[in-house]
Amino acid sequence: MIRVLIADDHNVFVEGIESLISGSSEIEVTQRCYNVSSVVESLRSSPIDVILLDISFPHIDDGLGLCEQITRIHPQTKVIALTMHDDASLIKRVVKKGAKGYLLKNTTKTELLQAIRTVHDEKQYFNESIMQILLNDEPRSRKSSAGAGLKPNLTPRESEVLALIAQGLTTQQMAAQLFVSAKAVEFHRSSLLMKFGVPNTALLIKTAMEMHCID
Amino acid sequence: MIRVLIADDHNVFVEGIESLISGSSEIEVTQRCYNVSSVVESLRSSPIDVILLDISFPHIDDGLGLCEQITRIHPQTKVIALTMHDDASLIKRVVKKGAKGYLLKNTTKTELLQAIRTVHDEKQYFNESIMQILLNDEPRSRKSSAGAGLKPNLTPRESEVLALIAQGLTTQQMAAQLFVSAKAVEFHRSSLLMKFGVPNTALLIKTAMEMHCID
DNA sequence: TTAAGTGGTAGGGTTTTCCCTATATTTTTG
DNA sequence: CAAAAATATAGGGAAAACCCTACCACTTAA
Repeated sequence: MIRVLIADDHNVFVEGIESLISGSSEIEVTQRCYNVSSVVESLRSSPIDVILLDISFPHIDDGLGLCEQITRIHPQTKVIALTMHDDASLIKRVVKKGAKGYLLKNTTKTELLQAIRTVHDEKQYFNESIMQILLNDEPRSRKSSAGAGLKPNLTPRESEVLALIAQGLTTQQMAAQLFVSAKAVEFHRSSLLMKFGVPNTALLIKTAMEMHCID
Repeated sequence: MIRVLIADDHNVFVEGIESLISGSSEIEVTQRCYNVSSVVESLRSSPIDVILLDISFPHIDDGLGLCEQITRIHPQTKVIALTMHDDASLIKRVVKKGAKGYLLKNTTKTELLQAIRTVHDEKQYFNESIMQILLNDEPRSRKSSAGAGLKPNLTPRESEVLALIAQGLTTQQMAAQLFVSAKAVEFHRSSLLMKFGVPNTALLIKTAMEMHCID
């Protein structure tokens, strides 16, 4: 029997996971923790094979710290990160802290059980969507924001101007570099702001970076 | 029966792979190619399910180009990259070109057969060592030349202003939100520009994102 | 206790961004 | 061919960003 601890401050989520697991004959939930300190206590009192750890518990850094602590003090206890964050850098950070698996909260029952079995078998578990995130190294879905997150089609000129803005150049400098007038550059910047749907250059840069149009 | 094509300019390696596969009852090597052009011809003449493609064939770019060509013209044919290069960026590039799997040349027979079955089943195949390479791949390599640095120490106010700038707020809006004057906000922005060593807000956002001070 | 250091708040003034409107050439598309 | 889009230019004006300087509150140290 694989003994599982669920650590999440969202009560309803803990219950949901537990009911999913309850159907399994080889896995049982023996502990539930709703705050960081109780996890440490639980591990002292009774042995646990696998921990399903909400990485934002309640904040990212708490979850990471807890993960590191667990894997250092109880190396035989395997940690699976369970979170809604689909960010490649976070996955890497979590694994560096000792997690053996990483699941998104929209995972399936099958995957969840498979992940528990896999890490209990001393192996790492990452499903295909996590794989994709690592390969693309960019955030995937912006939580069902309909259409509003797609990178706009940029003209060649707009792409050039965007790249130059990202290098910190002023309008004058860009104009000199592209051999066009400053007003032309301003027009292209305006087009970029409109296409990206942002009010100023600062957000333009941030949005473009998130969409990997620059960098 | 899964029909496999082996593309590699190292003769002895092709033979070795073929003899490994020959023991399988469900996989057979139907084609062998020792140069790029013969791969394209072979695909035209007879259908192939899986290609084991040496990515340095004979050079990296040839392999990548061929991979892209194959997956575009013959989307039903799955490409597994087979190489000795254990570089994360190469793995990502190969996958972007359409490869469904990536194997190092020191892989085992079991893994090789498993990989062929997996990609033939419309899934991607990456073993644990490839996984490790991707996970250890450091986020965002900075190519910044001079003393680019570590994230500066920010005062609480500066951190607040930085976060608000990253949200696209104007000076007025930030002032209202922080209950201070616009001039105060402007000063903090100036401090941020100085501490990050950048000339304007656009580069401030870019730099801060790269240093993970925001986002 | 005076002096130096740090963080927060501003004023004045210059440059840049941003928006609106217009015009014209070239390329793309229907 | 005609319509649409991309590119380039431009004036005027409001807003924002940016730079330099100065003052105040608080802490630390000579």
